Amino acid sequence: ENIFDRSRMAPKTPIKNEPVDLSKQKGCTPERNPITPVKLVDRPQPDPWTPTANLKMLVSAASPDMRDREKKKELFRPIENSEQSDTPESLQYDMVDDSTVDEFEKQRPSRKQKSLGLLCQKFLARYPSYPLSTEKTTISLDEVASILGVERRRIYDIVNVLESLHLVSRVAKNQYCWHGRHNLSQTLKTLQEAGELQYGELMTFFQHKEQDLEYKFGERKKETIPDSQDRSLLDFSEPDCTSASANSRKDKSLRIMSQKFVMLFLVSKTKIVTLDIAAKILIEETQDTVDHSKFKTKVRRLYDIANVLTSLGLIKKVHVTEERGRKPAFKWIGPVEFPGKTDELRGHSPTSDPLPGTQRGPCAPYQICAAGKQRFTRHASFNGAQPCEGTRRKVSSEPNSPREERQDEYCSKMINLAAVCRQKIEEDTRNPSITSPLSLLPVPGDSDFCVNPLPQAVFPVVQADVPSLSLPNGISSQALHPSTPAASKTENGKPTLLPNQPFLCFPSSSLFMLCGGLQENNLRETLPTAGDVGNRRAEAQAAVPSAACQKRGSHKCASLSAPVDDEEPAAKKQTMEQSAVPLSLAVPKKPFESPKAESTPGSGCTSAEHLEAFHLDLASPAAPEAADSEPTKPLDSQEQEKWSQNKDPGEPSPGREHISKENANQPFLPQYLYVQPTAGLSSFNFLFSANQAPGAISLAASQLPSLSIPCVMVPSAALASFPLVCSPTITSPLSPVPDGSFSAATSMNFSMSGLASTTPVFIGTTAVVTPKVSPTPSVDPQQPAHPTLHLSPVLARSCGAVKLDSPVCMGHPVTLLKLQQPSSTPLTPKSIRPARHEAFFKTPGSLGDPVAWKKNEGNQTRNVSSVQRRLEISSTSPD
DNA sequence: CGATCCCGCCACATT
DNA sequence: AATGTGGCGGGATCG
Repeated sequence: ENIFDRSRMAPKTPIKNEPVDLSKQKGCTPERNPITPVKLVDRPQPDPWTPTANLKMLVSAASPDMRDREKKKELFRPIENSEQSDTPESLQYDMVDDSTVDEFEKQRPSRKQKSLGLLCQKFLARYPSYPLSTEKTTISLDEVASILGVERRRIYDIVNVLESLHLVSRVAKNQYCWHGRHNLSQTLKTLQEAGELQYGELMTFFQHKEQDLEYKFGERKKETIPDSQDRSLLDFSEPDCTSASANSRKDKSLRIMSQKFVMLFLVSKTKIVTLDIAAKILIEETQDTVDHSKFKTKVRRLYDIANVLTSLGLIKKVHVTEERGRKPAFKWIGPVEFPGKTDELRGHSPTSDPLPGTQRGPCAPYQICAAGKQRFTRHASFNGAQPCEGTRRKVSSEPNSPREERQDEYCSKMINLAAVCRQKIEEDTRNPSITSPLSLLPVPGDSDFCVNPLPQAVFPVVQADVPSLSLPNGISSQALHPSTPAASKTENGKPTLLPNQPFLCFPSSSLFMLCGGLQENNLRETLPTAGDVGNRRAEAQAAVPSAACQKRGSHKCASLSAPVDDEEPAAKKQTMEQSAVPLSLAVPKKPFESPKAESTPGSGCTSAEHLEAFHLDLASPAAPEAADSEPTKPLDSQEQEKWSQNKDPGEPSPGREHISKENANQPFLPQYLYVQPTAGLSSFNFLFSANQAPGAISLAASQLPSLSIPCVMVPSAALASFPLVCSPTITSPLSPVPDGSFSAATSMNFSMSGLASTTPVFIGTTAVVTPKVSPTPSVDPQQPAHPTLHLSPVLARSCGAVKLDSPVCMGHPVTLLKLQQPSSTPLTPKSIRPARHEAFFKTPGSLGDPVAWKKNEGNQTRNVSSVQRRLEISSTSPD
């Protein structure tokens, strides 16, 4: 496109020409581009960066003109358009600013020329990415609008998104302060954490939600949901409690939406988020409804946001190929890891961020975030120091922090997710053709590997021995039924449970696997410094994300050193509760308010607790068996084969390029496996957090089974109502530690297998998968057991991406290719075999649970679930 | 024809 | 009430 523009535009119509350059950048290299200010450069006058003064000067000068121009613009436009290429006239106006530009500036602005993305680039070009702390640059909306020749409205669109990332902050009426990217990493980190929490928990929550749904379904969801969430999450800016609330609800949209959108990326293992999914997730209220119109509007907004993010070089557009076809999606190409805040402000140090969660301290329902933040910092404004001084103060009038709301929010979110899932499911069921995976993180088309349909058979589902686990069942019965009875039926099988196994598997058609957690959790933990230990802890925590949260909240980092211990007890307790747990699920709501669970003080956490319990239950059962169950199914050999092909080949693969890359990436990121519902499985969704396993496992094994559970399988029916969720968080922690380094993910499993719960097993699989993938190109990182890997799959991924960056990460090529050839793509494994399975197991060996393996073996006979397959594959590498 | 998303009306918030 | 903000979605343009 850009190219086009150039050819055309450049020559003729200069107006945009400046932009033109930009456009190029943008188009061509979104990743990096943005920062550098291309645009103005030419201009004689100002420099974009330094020139505050100049700029101002210019602006002031220009603005009037510009303004006129805008006004006139209408007039012009027509003209321009008509003339398009030729009209020099327009130049005049433009000229003002860009003398250089030329004459033709205006000519016809094609739509692209006027695109928000381009506009954003121009906007960004005006300011230094990393302004000196001292100078704060203030941005006058009018001025900028006039300079850029657009209506103010458009500037708002840009600024709102930038504000959500803290690149700017509103100082006053028409004034914004430019902060640049100094805090970006921090912000992202915060968002990631928040995202994990929120979404992660949500995921976990889902159970509760289900319950809630029952009640709320009808009513509440909507009510509560709305704003509060936003704030909590978003408010980043106002550290204080004040929260933006003041801001009025309105802020909800773009800003919040933007943050949420970013969170999805950060939480996503694949780093790819499809628009529709994002839209659905972001539509809080109506879960099910999802009016079309609303959805449509949401998507529109997402495009706006995506344009800005693209200009920032944080995401790029890609297409995900799913069963149905390609879907527009965006891939995160920004930083994935946020080690300390990388950049941070110049001045400030630490800072905390503003994330959303913080405020809620009290309730902190989710929020772990809060906890994390605490650590980092003070509540104060995160940026506090920002260059701009007062800038950030926001309007906040009063904060309302509705904690409760948050909970509600969660609920609402959960609901949404559930709704989304449900819808999809329904759709799928109804329209087989349609079936789309709900998965949040669908596998990117690119990565072929991503999606795989699992044969139902695959999971024989096993429930954990813990009958109690039932949660699903129970829950399902309760909550689910109402909403999704039909699906439920599948459950009929109630899923077969396997004793021991922690999981529930329902035979349903499609499976989705989502991996939520990011390592991020770890990050939070990081505080603790205890590096390793911390990690472990994290892991443990991770295992029980929510729980962890709570815990954290309660005691912060428990003992890093002996985190486990703490946890254990907790775990036990939990377990105790667990018994109830299943029920608890039903109970859920309370959790919110009442932390009854022993520990958690924070009501907010409660949910987590539940989860934990839940997990525990699952876990407790028997790991080993679980393993069997899960792995066992060697479903379709075919699939396996496919996998194998894909994977294995991955390295070898011809597609290597793209495919391999992705695979590689994925492996790293084992976070989620998304399985599309293919034919059979359409009904089910699975979420796995790749990460989880490791840490969780260990813990779990020892005592907290719950933790271990990485995956939850829910019957489609249940899903219908809710999406499955696994707390991703869990995984993450582990990863770091990991020993297993070679693959955190893998490790997870293994360890898990050994001990812990079966669940882990699953997880492991996922993890495994990734590894396997890794083989490919970039992959290496993992295998080697690089620490990085451990840290977080995600990170790893990111790393990979980074490293690979261009190639892999970018993967454009790859992506494209894949897209094109989805079918051909590797996804399908073919040749996988039991042998591998074995191997896989072996890998885990490190973990050492023979048992699990054995089981596997036994299972092998069965079909292996796709998951397993993956595992297998991955596993191969490990050894 | 579906994907994008510009444009600007208009409601709500702030001054 | 004026002006700032920004939700929202029609409908144009792109691919």
